[in-house]
Amino acid sequence: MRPSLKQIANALNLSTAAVSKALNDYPDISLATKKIVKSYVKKVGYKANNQATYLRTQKTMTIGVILPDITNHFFLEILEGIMSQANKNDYTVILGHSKESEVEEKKLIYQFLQQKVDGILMSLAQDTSKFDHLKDVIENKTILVLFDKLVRTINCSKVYVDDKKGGFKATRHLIKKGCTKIAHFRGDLNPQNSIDRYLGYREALSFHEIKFDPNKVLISRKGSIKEGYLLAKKLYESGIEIDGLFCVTDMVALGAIRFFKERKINVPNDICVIGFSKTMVGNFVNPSLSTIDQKASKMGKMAMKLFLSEEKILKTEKRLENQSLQLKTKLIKRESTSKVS
Amino acid sequence: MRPSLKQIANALNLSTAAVSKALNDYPDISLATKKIVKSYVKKVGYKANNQATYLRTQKTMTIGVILPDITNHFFLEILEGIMSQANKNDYTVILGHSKESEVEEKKLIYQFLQQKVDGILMSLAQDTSKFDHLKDVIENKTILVLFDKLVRTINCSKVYVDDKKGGFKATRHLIKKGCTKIAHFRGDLNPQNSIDRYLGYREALSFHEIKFDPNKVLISRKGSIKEGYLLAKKLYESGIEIDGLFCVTDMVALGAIRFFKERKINVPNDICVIGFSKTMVGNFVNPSLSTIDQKASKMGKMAMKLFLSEEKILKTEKRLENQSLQLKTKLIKRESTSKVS
DNA sequence: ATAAATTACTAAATCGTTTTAGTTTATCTT
DNA sequence: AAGATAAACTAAAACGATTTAGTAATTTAT
Repeated sequence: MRPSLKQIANALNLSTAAVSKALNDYPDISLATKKIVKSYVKKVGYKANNQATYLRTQKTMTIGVILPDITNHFFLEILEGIMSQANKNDYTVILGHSKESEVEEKKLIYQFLQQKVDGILMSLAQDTSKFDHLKDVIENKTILVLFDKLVRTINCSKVYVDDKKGGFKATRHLIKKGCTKIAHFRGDLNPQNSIDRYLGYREALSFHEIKFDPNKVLISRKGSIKEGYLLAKKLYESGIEIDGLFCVTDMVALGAIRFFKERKINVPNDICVIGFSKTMVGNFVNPSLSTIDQKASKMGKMAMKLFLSEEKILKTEKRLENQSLQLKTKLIKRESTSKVS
Repeated sequence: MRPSLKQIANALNLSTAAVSKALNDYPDISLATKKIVKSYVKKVGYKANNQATYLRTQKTMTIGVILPDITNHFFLEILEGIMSQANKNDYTVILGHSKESEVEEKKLIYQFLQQKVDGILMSLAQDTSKFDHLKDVIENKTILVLFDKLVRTINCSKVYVDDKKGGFKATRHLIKKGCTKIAHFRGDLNPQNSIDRYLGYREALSFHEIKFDPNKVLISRKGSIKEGYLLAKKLYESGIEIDGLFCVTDMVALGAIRFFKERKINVPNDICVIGFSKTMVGNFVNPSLSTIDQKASKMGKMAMKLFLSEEKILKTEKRLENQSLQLKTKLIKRESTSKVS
C-alpha cells in the first residue's frame, strides 16, 4: 500500500502541511527541506491521492470523451489524437459511447459531471436535437469542446472540418473525371456537417455550370452500409441515370458500391463513387474507395489543445473563453474514381 | 451547481448523517424520513460526489481498461462489450492505450492505480515480457482481469479464447477444402495466443496425417498488413509451394492476399487463405476473408462480469478470488476459402 | 412505576489532501 | 537592546461524503 502524506510527514518529522507545500513548491519552504522531502517521496513511491486532492482543488485531471460510434474508425483516430495529447499532459481519459443516441449522450454527460471531469470533449449523436445538456455542462463551469458533429449555437470550443469545401472537392473531383450526372447521398438534416457537404456539392455543380437536379439527392439517416445499399437500389430503380456519386460517408459509399457490383454496374467505369471520412475499410475494398480525408488524428489533438488552453484561462481568470478551429480536408484519390476521362 | 449533503440536511432540518443514512437505506432511519429525503433529493437533483464518497468507502466505481491497439476493431468490440456491462452496473470506464508497448502499459497501470480504479481489465501488449506491474495491481488489492492476450502465471481472473481449437478449426477448414500444402504465418513467441493457434495448426495437420513442414511456418512479430505482405513475398520467393495459408491475424492475411493479387495468384483457387479474429475489414475486401470469430463482444462482457463477481467477493470476504473463462471460437466461411474441392 | 430495550436520530471523527492563518525563531533596523 | 521584518515552519479548517459511538424520546417488560 502506498503511504499517505501523513506517514511521510511522520517519517520526516515534519507537518503534513510542510510536506504538501514542499511537493507543490511553495516559496515558504526552504530548499533544503524540499530536497529532503522530494527525494524521500521518490524513494517510497508516494503519489498524491487524486480523489483527496480533488476535494480541495476541485480538479480531477480527468476529461470525459463521448463518441457517437465506437466502431467507426474515424472516431477512433480522433480518440487516439485526444489520448496521446491527454497523456502528455497528465490527464486521464474517461470514455463514453453514445451509440448515436441523444438519450445515452445525456446520461453520459451527467455521469461525467458527477465524476467531476475537468472537461468534456465530444461529438454529437446523430439523434441529438436538443442541447440543454450541453448548456448544463457550461453552467457547471466544465469546459466543453465539440468536435466533428457539432452545433454552432452553443457557446463552447469547437474543432471541425471545412465540410463545405470537402464536399466541393469531392464533387469537383468527380466532375474532373468527366462525370456530369452526379448524385449525392446526403446525411440527415440535423448535424451541420452533412448540410455543409451538401452545400459544397451544390457549389461545385454551379461552379462548373452543371444543373442541380433534386431527384439525384437522397437522404441517409444512419449513414450505414445498409442504407447506402438501399439508396443506390432506390435510385437505380427510379430510372434516374447517373455517372457519379458522392456519398456523405464512406459507409454509405460502400453500401452503394455493393449494390452496383450486384447489378454488374462497373465502378468506376460506369459510375464513379467517392465517400467522405477516410475510414480504414475504404483502402481494402475492391475497388478501393476515393474519399475526403478529415484528418481525424489531428482533430483529436486539436480538440485536446483547445481544452488545455481553455483550462489555462479558466484557472487564471476564472471564466470560460472558447475558441473555434477549422481544419482543412484532403482529397484521397483511389480506384473508385480512377476512370480515365 | 449541485447541492451538497450539508445543504440538503439544512434544508430538511436534519443532520448530514441522517440524510446520508436515509439515502443508503440504513435501518435506523424511519421510513417516513427516508421518503422525505429521497423525494427532496430527487427534486433538487442531488448526486453524491464520487470523489468525496471514495475517501470513506475506498470505492470509485471506476474501472481502467487497457487496450494494446485501439485501431484494431477486435479490441473495440471487446471494449464495447465491457462498456455496456459497465454502464449497466454504474461503473465508469477509464481508457488507456498501450500501443503494444510494455513501457506505456506500465505507465497506464500506475496511473490507474493512482486514480484508485476498482479494477483493471486489460489485454497485454505484444511487447510485455515482465509482469511485475501486474503483480503490483494485485498487491494493491485492485482486481485484475486479463482478456485475450494474457499470461497464465499471474494469479488473476482471465477470459480467453480457445486459440488452439481455433487454430485447429481454421486448419481443418483448409484441409477440408482440399488443401494439402498449408503454410502458417504465426505470431511472435510471446503471447500465449499465437503459440496456441500454432499448436492447433499442428494438431490439425497431424490429425489429418499431413506431414508438418517447418519451412512453411513464418513468424510475424507485429501482426500487420505490411508484414503479411512481406512474409508472403518471402515464402513465394523461397520457391516453397503452397495451396493453403492460415494466418495468425486477419491483418496478416490481408497483407498476404494483397501480395498474391499482385502476382496474379488467385485466392481462393490457387491458394486458400484464412485469418483469425474476424476484423471488420475482412468482410469488405475482395475476396472476403474467411476467419475465426473470437466473439469479441462476448469476451468484453465476460471480462466485466468476472470483475463484478470478484468485486462482490472482495467486498464480503475481503480477499481476491479469481476465475478463468474460456470462450469457444467460430469458423466464418467466406470467399477466400470458397474453393470447390 | 421503574428499569430495560428499542427507535430514530445527532455529534463528531474520519478519509487524504490543500491552504489560511498563525507561531516560533532568527535576522535586521535604528 | 528593543522592536520590526523575514524565514520556515505548524495547527487547524476545509473539501463532501460515511460511519461509529452516543443520546434523547418512546415503548416494552416486569
